[in-house]
Parts: sequence; C-alpha cells; structure tokens
Amino acid sequence: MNFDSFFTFLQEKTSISQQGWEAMLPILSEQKISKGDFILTEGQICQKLCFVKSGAFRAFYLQDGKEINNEFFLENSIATDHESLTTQQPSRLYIEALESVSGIVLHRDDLIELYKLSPDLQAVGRDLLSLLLIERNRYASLFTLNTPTERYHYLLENRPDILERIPLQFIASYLGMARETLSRIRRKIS
Amino acid sequence: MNFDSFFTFLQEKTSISQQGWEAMLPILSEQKISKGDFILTEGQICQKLCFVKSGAFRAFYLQDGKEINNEFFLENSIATDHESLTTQQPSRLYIEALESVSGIVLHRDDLIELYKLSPDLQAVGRDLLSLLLIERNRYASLFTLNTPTERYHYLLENRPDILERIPLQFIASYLGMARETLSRIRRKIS
DNA sequence: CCCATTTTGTGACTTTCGTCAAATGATCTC
DNA sequence: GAGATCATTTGACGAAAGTCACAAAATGGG
Repeated sequence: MNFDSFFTFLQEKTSISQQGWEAMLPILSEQKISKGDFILTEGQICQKLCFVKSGAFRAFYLQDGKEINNEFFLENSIATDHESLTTQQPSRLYIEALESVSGIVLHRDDLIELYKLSPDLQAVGRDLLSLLLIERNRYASLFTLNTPTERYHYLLENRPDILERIPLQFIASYLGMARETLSRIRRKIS
Repeated sequence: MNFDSFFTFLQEKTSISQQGWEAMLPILSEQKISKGDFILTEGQICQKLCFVKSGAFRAFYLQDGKEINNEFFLENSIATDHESLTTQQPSRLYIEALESVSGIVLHRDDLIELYKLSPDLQAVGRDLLSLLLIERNRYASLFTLNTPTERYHYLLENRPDILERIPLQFIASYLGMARETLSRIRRKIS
C-alpha cells in the first residue's frame, strides 16, 4: 500500500498539511481495476473517487446509442462523476478503464466524516474543485471560441498525453466532432 | 445596506451557519453598477466577486474582434472570473452590466482573510464551487451531446430567465451558433 | 506468425450551419 | 412622435462538417 503519489499530487495542487494528510490516510485504500472494467455506469449513484496512480479511465455518455466521451482520467487525476457524487442522484456517465488502473479509492461517506474531523481539509477540497472548475470552463470555451481544427491543436499543446494514449475514436467525440473529421484534420498537419 | 438576499442565497445553496454569516458581514459592501459599465476587462487581474441583487451581467471573450458570450449573471448569482480570481493571472474576459446592477461586493483579499478567521466558511466556498462545476460541466456537455436546436431547448427549459431578458445576439454565441441560426431555430417553433 | 478484430483513413455525397447583404421590427432620445 | 440607432429576421449562397461505405493499417490472441 503506497499512497505517496496521491500525497505528492495533493501537495502540488492544494494547501494540504502533514496533519491533514495523516488524517486522510485511514480512509484510503488501494484498488486494481482491469482494462475494460467499469467503476461507474449510468443510473448508479456515484459513491467514490479514484485517484489514478497508473493507467487510464474514460468517462462517457451513451446518447442515442452513441458513446460521447466527456473526460479522460490519466495518471495524477481523480476519476469520479462529481455531479452524482455530490447530489447523490443517478449518474448519466459510464467510467471505464481503458488501461489497467492502479488506483487509490476514497469513499464519499468517509470523506464527509473526514471533513468534520479535520476541517482544514475543506480547503483542500476547495482547491481541487477550483482547479476542476477552471479546466471545465476552458473545455466549454473550446466549443464557443474555437473551430474543430483549433480544438485539436489545443489538445496537442495542452494535453498531448491524451493524444498519445487514448484511441482517436474516443478523442473525436470529446472534441465535439466525428471520427472522420478528426482523421482529416490530422492528415492536413503531418 | 441590505445583505439579506445574499444570506438567503447562501442558505439555499450552502451549509452556511449564522456565525459564519456574521463573520462575513464586515467584508461585504454594496455597489451600484450602471448599465454598460464593466466590472472586469481583458488583461485585468480579477480581485472581487459581485453577488447580483438585481440587474444582469454578461461575461464575454473578444476573439478575432467578435464577442463570444461565456456566461450570464442574473439575480442570485455571483459575477466573477473565477480563473483569474484564483490564479491572479490576467483575465481573458469582459464582464459588462447589461442592466443596471445592484450588487454586493466581496474582495479576494478579504475573502482569504475570512477563510483564516472562520475556517468553517471553507465549506461554504466548497459548496458554491461544487455547484459551479456541475453547471459548467452541463454547459460543456451541451456542445458534445446536443445539436444547436437542442441547446436552445435546454435553455428554454432550464434558464428561461436568460431568454426573456438577454438579447438574442448575446445568447447565440453562448449557445455556440450564429445569430441567424438562433433566429431560424426560433422560427420553426412558434 | 497468422488470422481475426479493432482502429484509423479515404472518397463521395448530403446536410447543416455560417456568411453576407438587406429588410423589417423594436427601442431610445431629443 | 420623428429620426436614429440597435436588434432581429430573412433569403441566397458557400463552406464546413456529418454520414455512409469501404479500404488500409494496426493490434492482439492463439
């Protein structure tokens, strides 16, 4: 059981203290998820977060029989459906391991207890939410500000890891275009 | 000076306590913003939030000489550029009063002090960020999941107030389409 | 290493939306 | 309330992306 990578992640992204981290340790657990397995499916109420030590998840909607990818969780990110986790309403998302994942799991109920026990951890949660909000707002702006070609370049420059590891068919819907369109954009460049 | 509407808002959306509210009172101030005035322009570093008691703001990008609206702040919402506010980097946004606004202003520095003084308010900030994240994620998903027509209907059903009060030219870019397209979508319906 | 399967690329065609230009309708000011 | 300004609608056209069908390339078990 090695949770160091999660601590490093929190130290980089938030104002976590040594005491805060020690308070968190008891509710962490390690989990392996096989490639192809789901940690969340549509209709379920999301009960946990999974910090990705290694591997990759994708989160997607099933809309009119089509999979529309909404997010990719690679190393050093936290896979969850934040909306379902907080509202405790059924999720609309599927979260699937695209590669075998070694993860650190935190349960919602434990987290709520933890916040009561160590109130200074609230700031850590706030910092993480703040980063997520910035990321989601940028993602949303991609669609109103940029053309499909520009959206692809944004990914090239800002999240090249996704382009290297995630099949293009999944990336296309994440960027709001058809598989074929992404393929044609790529042809023009190289 | 009447801050009740802000307290009511926080009670509805967050877990704020009476003590928390009282700790917050000293850093609140009232402000009137005239129609057409800007509370933030591109390049500025955002230093405050403005709770809207009455009136309306729009936040927009200036991209290639075009205004692309990113958000509307009507009554009972908090106008700010969250990214610039937290990162203290220059903003890419303009925030303009579309109607005269009666607002309640909170300064970033005061807020940071307040969090130190009343740590339980961290949870309030966390609750608000959580709601914003959910909203932004839904907004982003509109572009990957839905057609322009469906996006318009989403607004009709979920934020009719925007359609009633905001000029259609501003709504079009918010929904990621040309003015003319929005006009044609509306023709088909009525 | 080969076959089956999956993923990516390509061409032809269609549909949708954007652009431009102009007209109509609404609003505001003096 | 007349004129000016601003907002919305409309039509004609073109560009961009989607769809469908299939080919090529890559992957991965056995």
